[in-house]
Amino acid sequence: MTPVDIAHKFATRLGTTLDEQAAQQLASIFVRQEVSKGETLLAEGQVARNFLIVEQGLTRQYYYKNGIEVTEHFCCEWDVVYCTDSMLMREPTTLMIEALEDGVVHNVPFDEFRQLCDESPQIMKLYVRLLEVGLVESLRKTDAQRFESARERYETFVRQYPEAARRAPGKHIASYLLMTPESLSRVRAGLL
Amino acid sequence: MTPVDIAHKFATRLGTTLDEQAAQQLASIFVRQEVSKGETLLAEGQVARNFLIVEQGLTRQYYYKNGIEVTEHFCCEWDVVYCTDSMLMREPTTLMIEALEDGVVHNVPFDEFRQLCDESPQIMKLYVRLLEVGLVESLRKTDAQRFESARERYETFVRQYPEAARRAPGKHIASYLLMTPESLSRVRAGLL
DNA sequence: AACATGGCTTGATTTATATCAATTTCGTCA
DNA sequence: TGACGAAATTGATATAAATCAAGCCATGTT
Repeated sequence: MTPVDIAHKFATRLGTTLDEQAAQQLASIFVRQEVSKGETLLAEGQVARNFLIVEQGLTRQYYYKNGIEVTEHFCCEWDVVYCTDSMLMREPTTLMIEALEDGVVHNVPFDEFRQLCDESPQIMKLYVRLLEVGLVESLRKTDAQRFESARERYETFVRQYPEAARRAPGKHIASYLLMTPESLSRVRAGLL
Repeated sequence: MTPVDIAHKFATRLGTTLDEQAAQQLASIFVRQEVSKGETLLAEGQVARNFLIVEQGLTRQYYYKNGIEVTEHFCCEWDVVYCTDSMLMREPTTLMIEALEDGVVHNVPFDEFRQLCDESPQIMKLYVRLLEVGLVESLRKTDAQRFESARERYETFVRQYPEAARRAPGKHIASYLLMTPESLSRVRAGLL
């Protein structure tokens, strides 16, 4: 798959389109990266200078809360991975990115991307759409986690992210769903 | 306070600025509205066509989950109230807006606002900033509510929204903090 | 001024999920 | 292939907060 194809795919997923020129502009800043299982793509304390488009594989974002590892998000094929806090606020991140499978990602350097936004209204539209979708998703997720039991949270998760549910290790799913691995196990066994 | 002053205040709060022309453009679409305590500013099922800037007073946004009323957010002076889901997706809202005090708000019609974004790079920047801030805040809020006890959630709330903590009725604060009014009462009494 | 209504407090009990502890299963690499 | 360490399961117990229930206090109304 060529970088230009990836640019189009990226736009399409967000419900917008790019003409050839814009797609090429965008594609020109992609940095392809092969990643292997267990690899850290963004380490604690680094400032996030890119967001990522996943072509192949599965990633998770996680942080530490009182010394406990908490998974915040999974991304698989054609999802966009970004550390909002660090990237937008240019602060050292507390949210790490780790590859859970071998795969291929494309780094999009944020400063160059923002520059392209100023040059191309289509790319600006893409960025606004990325933020809008991120905001809506984030609010929906918060909402989902407010009033659901452990079992319901798991069921919602399986419905919404079937790939991650199949491919990610249970302990990460458990921490994503805010329950212990023991509870996840019982939910899966139908005991809860 | 003139509409133009309000436009400047709005920009300043978001960490950007507007020149006189942009401020006037923006101010020209504001619709001033006096609201009274208990008044519904956005009812269930309506499509949100504006966002609001609060000049005076206190509002809350809430929705129903399994028949129970849940407060999602409080806004007071110079906060911006918007129903992301409904406004961005143009869907009937499930998130209602209610005034908790008599006050004054300024409606910003979203379609006209988006039009101004296309005409004025400064206003577009303002919009991007609004989304960015909204996204960061939303993620921080989710995070805060993940690992804190009832007591900690209350303490965080008081620190972060002292005005709302003072001015809003306890039952709404309780539902905002995802606890029963009984628990809030015990937290305040230092029993939890 | 009496009364009603909704909101807050206080106490007793229940419940979902965490925690602790002991196995069992699985995945990875020698 | 076998063996080790990590992950998942299963059971017993503990705990934070919900629920249920009753009473109290303020506020506003006739």
